[in-house]
Amino acid sequence: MTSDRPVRVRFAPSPTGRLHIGGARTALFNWAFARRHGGRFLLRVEDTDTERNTDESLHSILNSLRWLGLDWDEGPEVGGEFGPYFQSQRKSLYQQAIDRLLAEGKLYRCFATPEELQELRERQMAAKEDLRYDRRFRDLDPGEAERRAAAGEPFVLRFAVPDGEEIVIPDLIRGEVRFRSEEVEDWVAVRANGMPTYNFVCVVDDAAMEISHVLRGEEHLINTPKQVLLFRALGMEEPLFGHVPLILGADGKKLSKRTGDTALEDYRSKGYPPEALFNFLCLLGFSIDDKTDVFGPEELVSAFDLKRVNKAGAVFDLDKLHWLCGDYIRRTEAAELASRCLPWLQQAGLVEGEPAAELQSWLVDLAAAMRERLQSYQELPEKAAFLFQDGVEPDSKAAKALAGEEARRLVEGMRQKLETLEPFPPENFAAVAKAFAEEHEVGMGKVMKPTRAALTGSLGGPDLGQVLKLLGREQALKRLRQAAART
RNA sequence: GGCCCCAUCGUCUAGUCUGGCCUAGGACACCAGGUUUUCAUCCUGGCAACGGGGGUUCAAAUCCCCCUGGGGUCACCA
Repeated sequence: MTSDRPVRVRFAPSPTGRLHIGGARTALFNWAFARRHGGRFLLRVEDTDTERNTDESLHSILNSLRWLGLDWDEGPEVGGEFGPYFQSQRKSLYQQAIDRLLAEGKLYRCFATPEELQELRERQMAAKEDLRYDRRFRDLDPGEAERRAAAGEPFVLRFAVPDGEEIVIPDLIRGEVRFRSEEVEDWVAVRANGMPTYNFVCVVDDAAMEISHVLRGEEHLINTPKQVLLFRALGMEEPLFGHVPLILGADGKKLSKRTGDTALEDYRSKGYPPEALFNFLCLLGFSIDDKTDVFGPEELVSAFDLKRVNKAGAVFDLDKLHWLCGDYIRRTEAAELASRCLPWLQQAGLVEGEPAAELQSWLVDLAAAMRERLQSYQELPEKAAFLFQDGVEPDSKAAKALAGEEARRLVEGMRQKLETLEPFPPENFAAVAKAFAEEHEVGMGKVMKPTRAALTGSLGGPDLGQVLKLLGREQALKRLRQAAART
């Protein structure tokens, strides 16, 4: 079931919105397949819907793909021998195919108005019949059709689906899928405005671009018989197909805005690491083996196999994504993490402009201290805000820890102790704290809890030695003094 | 509703093609312990699945049939 043609696969987005999670995964699988087999991965822009295309969408989609780490061998911005890669620029190619098929009677004019078709659908619905075009213009005399067209009557071109054929699609993921041609309606191949539709251009281009494998979402399975019939009408070799399962929302239905963020960009702007998204998308419908779930592009490429792509839909599990994000962040070098988090710190107004060297190295320390507590870059400003302020207001738990004579006395004692120490903070704060506790004949908890509350305003956060370092001598002592003075 | 696809822990999955090694493995989440100055991390343990019914076979999660359930699609969108 493998083709002997060179591997050429494509991802064909339509620039009518941002890149959907499902599309991203489809692109990813195509990319992996091409890289695995030493083939070419191309991008083709399906911009036949002139009403809804926007330039902004196109750039958003390309940026999302790049952010994920996918590169393409042919397509927008890189060119290639099979271009142009925008369908809006390939009209003459389509026109040749249209003319030929029309002359051969494989395409015919249909003069039914949208209203008439709507009426047909309603009638079929009422009669509980199948909703399908009734071929009312299929047998119209060609000369008559020609005359009406010449007279300016609007028409679409429909594909004359042959009767009595069984279309067998040897799907690389699902096995053989069969359709009877009677089930396939005479679909619209060319709109009244002359622009051919998706099913038409897709086939003409896949043929012209010598696409060897079409890997796409399962929602396209139903289009496949139409396309196969067109390949045959054109006398072109069909590619092999592989329909990947859908990505589902928490409700078990096709992922939609109802159940969460559907655009890859949403995750980017929320500060999810791209490596984690890449990894997570792979896990939705693909597995390397029975125990590997953290892996990157190289491992994917060397292991990718359509036989290991699942047939059933996969629910997009945010919990697991978050865990993966945290895992990637924990394994990120502090300097790298600091620079990745910078845009979010700037956005939150905690850092103005490009940080100078001193601030930069402070940010690296910050990243190192917070690394184990983050699941996204976006969380840093919120979780580290207490380090950026002058003074700190204790939350309710911290206030409780600071209440009472003893707590205040210990905080003040700690302040005095730290004030005398050089350098600041001490090399080993833990040892200092321990000695302090023994000195005052109390447990570590009695010391650390109020000290932490005073310094951070909460009962959580990084190691106190790190907090001291990040706060600096003056600010740390100030917070201890204020807490001790609080009544 | 017609057509098409699918079916292992709550979720992602391994195992299914090439029946036996499966008293069904891993991961997330969850629960319980441990380490730690707190939180987090980390470590240990636990909970938890072959949708149902028929076959075939010495043997079925694995093969066949039916049922049930879920999903996709029925545009001059892609």
